[in-house]
Amino acid sequence: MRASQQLLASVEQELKSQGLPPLEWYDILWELERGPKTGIRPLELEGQTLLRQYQMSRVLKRMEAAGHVITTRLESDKRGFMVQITDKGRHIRASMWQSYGSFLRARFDDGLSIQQLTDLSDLLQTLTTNKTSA
Amino acid sequence: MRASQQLLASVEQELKSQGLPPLEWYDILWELERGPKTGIRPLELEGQTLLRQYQMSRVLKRMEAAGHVITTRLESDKRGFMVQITDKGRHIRASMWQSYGSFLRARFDDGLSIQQLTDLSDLLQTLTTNKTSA
DNA sequence: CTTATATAGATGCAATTGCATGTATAATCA
DNA sequence: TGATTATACATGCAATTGCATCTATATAAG
Repeated sequence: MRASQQLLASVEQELKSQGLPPLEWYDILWELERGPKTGIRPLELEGQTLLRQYQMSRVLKRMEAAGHVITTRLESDKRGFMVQITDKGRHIRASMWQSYGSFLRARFDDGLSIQQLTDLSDLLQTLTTNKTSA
Repeated sequence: MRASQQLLASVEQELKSQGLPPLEWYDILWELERGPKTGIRPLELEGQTLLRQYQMSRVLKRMEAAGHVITTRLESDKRGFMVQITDKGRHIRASMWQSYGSFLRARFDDGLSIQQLTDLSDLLQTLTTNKTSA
């Protein structure tokens, strides 16, 4: 808990100091960038990012206002819409990765060996997949 | 990051469902309980819990209002004060540990062996102590 | 076809947060 | 000693959050 708290805080601070959006935007942009070009629905993004429904609703509105994504009403289901990343969004994600990625490399590559990284990843994987209840 | 996010969310939800305070209170109560009986100053608590100065200021006010801690103005330094845990605070911490602790045991003991727990702890330790900058 | 229920997403409101700054006391310095 | 700077903690304000609920559309049931 301490470790992640520290890491998270450091990354957020780094991003903020560069005038970049918060980390949660990164995950969304990333999912959109690697997902289908037709876009992704908010509901699906929620599952991928661990955000609650109302959190996603609001962050998407902010991201759209910032021009990082565009939304398109669905004909097939008029309750929902598709979210697509814009060129600006792609650009911002790349900028974020400069900070985010180099931070991660500095912390992880310098501190841990490949084997250790694999071990760590496996251990954490075990913790999350082993979800007892909801 | 995912792992800690999931774990944190689960614990918080568990505590909330029991009508217990948020997890950050736990850390503070714990530091107070195992610290000197004369109490601890807010400044020191900040370092121990990774909370910012204004966060600590406010959470302590809430905890005092809830009767979990009491504060005593210092004669030696009239800018500050000592924070001490109350019996009620001790009781609440114990209650929180019932939820928190059994949750941790369920997740960690059931999922990982002693050796794995040690490895995980060491790996995370390496990450945090290896702090490049602030 | 009409009504009941489920689902996708939005939002009002109160509480919490971050940021910047304020207040009071302590320490340093000329 | 009087002025300057640093430290400990508090707080106004705007932004963000969680919770509960709302709206609109879709699906199921009668």
